[in-house]
Amino acid sequence: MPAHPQTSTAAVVAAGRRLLEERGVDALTMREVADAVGVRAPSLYKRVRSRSDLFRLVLEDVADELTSVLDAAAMTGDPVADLGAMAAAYRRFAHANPVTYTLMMAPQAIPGATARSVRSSATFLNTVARLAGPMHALPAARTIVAWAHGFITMELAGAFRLGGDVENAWDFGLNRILAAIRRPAD
Amino acid sequence: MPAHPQTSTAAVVAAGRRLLEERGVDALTMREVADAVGVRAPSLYKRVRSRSDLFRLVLEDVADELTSVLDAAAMTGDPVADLGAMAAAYRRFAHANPVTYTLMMAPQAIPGATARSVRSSATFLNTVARLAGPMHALPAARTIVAWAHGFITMELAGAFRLGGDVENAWDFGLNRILAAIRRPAD
DNA sequence: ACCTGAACACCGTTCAAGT
DNA sequence: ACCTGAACACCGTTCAAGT
Repeated sequence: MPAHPQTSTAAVVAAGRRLLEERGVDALTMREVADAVGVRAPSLYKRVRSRSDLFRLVLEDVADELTSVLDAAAMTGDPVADLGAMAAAYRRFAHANPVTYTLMMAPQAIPGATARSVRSSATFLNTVARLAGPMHALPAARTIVAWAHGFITMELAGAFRLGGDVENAWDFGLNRILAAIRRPAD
Repeated sequence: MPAHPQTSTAAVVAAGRRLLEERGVDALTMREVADAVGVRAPSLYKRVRSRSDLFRLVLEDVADELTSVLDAAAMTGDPVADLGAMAAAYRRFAHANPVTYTLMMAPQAIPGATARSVRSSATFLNTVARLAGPMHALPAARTIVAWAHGFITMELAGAFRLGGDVENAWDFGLNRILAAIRRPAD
């Protein structure tokens, strides 16, 4: 007489993600997640291999959503405008998901959950190629992503302690970097 | 009849830092640290308030060392050369301390241990001011640090998966950003 | 097939008792 | 003053037993 499933992997991952974002890493316990989806902790092992595996699934979910947010942000066809829009969308996403965004990008934060990938948006790479030329597309893309990720991480960490206008620093950095990356003779 | 101290806060912090860097976050348990300094776990609470407090002390220690590494790297007096040397020293330090560097910069990684500060090197700010002019010194410094930190984090996370030459991407980013930040009329 | 309570080996932390 | 063993409330995970 088979017992019917009371939950699903998707529900477990969603509950884990919400718990993580709203109450922090320590609140993501197997017993709390089980509570949220209406089963007992041991039943979760029918859906995920371990707590680390659950972390990995949650962060993969976040990475997938970020990728589609980026792809949807490029609309005008002008590389500078599109890269600005993608950077803004990237930052908005991180601000809306500060805990999971940070964990997604910090490799050693959760041991065993390191296999997640920050998917490169093909749209992003193509847009950079149009600005920087195909020869420099890869290092140029890495420069933009490194800057945006670094800026956002430090912002979320409260590392900008010397006052000044953080919005202004974002615009300054974005404009200077896009200008610096542009192919010399166009 | 007072019992003599068997250890010190400095020894506890040093043991914690080594454990963290060599065996990861999960290995930093109170019992392991106690073992390393030759006492029992409850005695550690004479030196640190809690495990979170120990994390905070370890990461402050890392931040202090990073600051002095940066200060020591500027030698020539030429702003471009000095900023290049500081960036290289920053990256070397992160490569030598990958786990603790990442944790130091990732706010939510260890709940309760967020009070640590990434000290700004005064030397660094002054050098940037000489390159970018005093008006843009702060946003320019934030641009450089954001890029360097972002680049290194992604590198340590193994996020550069599309092949290509990572050293070349570092040089490309550094040169372009320093050029972009330079005061227009000099 | 999935769910469950009981159990195990851990963990951070507290505290009374020792010197 | 500091150190210790014992204890407490947790945790992830396993597993035999239930349906």
